[in-house]
Amino acid sequence: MARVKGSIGSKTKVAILEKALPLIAQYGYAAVSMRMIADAVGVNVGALYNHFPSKQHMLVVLMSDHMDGLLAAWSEVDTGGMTPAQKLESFVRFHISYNITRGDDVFISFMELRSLEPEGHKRIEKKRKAYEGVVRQIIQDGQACGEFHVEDAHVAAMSVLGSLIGVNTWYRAKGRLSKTKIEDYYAAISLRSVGYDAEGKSHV
Amino acid sequence: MARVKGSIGSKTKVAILEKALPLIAQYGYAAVSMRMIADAVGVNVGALYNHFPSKQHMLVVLMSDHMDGLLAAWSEVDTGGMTPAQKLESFVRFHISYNITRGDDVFISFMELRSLEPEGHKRIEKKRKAYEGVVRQIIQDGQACGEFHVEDAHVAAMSVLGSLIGVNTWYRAKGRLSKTKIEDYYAAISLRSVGYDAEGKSHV
DNA sequence: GCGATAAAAGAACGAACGTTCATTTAATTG
DNA sequence: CAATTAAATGAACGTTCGTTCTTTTATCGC
Repeated sequence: MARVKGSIGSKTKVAILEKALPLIAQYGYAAVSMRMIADAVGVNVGALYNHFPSKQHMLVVLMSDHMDGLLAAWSEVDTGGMTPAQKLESFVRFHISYNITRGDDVFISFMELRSLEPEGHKRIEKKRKAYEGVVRQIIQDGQACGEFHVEDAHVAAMSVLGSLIGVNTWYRAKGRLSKTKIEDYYAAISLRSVGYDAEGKSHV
Repeated sequence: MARVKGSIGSKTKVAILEKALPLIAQYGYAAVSMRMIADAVGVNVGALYNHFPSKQHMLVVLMSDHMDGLLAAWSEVDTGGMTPAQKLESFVRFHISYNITRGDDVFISFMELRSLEPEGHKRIEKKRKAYEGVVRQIIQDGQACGEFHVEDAHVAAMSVLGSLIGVNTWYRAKGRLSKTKIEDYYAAISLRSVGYDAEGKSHV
């Protein structure tokens, strides 16, 4: 056989990325072979190279697309006129929500940094720093206006992000807790962790 | 050549584990070949199999040893007579300290769970759950005696652990912050996150 | 509808993989 | 000191790896 009926390059490219994502999330980049990806797509190995020059390039596209999507999605959240506390809550809910619906992407972007060769690494790392910067900025703003009380904004930001990223190591869709409950809990935890004392709102 | 002068099996076995650890932490289990490990030890590939039946078994030993050491080290921390808040602070300081001095171990035990085959996975997962249980128990105790105020002890425990594990993704020995400072900051952050309101102690 | 092009198949490449094994030599034991 | 055992070497095994290339066929532009 050769070119198959109904095959369109752009569709296949999307399909490759879609199939590669969960495979890499589950087994890790190095442990997933091009043949495994090709099999998942239902295509021959060689066909992958019509769309990506190399396996490494595929990883870069996966991670880059994800980070772009993540940053773009956050930029569409309207935080105009919000206090830092409200912004942080929005961010936490946004991240959890995104984390849960696109868990594989988030996982890969966190885990596979080390699988990137220098040039790709630099590209992705820059985007990751931008995302970290979002949290740090919110915390710094809260610190400046006296709403938050933290020892170090950078450490506080990394702590919040670390706790959030951990979610999809244990979150299961059919688990005890709903997505909304988890958002609620983490929003409360994160606000407390930055020393936000909600006057009026009592504990729990 | 054959057996080399001064070679002792037990020493070599330790050397193999010591060299394999940072390699796997850096590149990932799947991306590290037995030849890479052998080269790092200064030994032929075949020699590895005098000490470990397989690459997979080596990973299990690495992770298992680490978790045992971690749990044993924690059990030697004397928390007798402490309040839950003091216990949580002790735990955070303990974990950060351990995390920083044995970062590679912690990293591997967190990242390479997916590289374990079923039997090994079950063994390690059990130890990991035990460690998670330590934090959860402290938080539950604090909840019971009214010292902590959290929505859900399990979520709070995972949040604390997640934030702690994140530390060695950004910690650098030569960085801006000393080990002690980081311990201080995370202790404060963690206590706040579980709703511990230190009466008398004011914020920051 | 016919030529150009896009998209796939499938075979093949050398290299690297985990693992095994016969062999050699150092250390240990009686 | 001789026999045994421990601990390496180095070659080789069959697989699988990422990648390339030729060939075949469907789709698209004129």
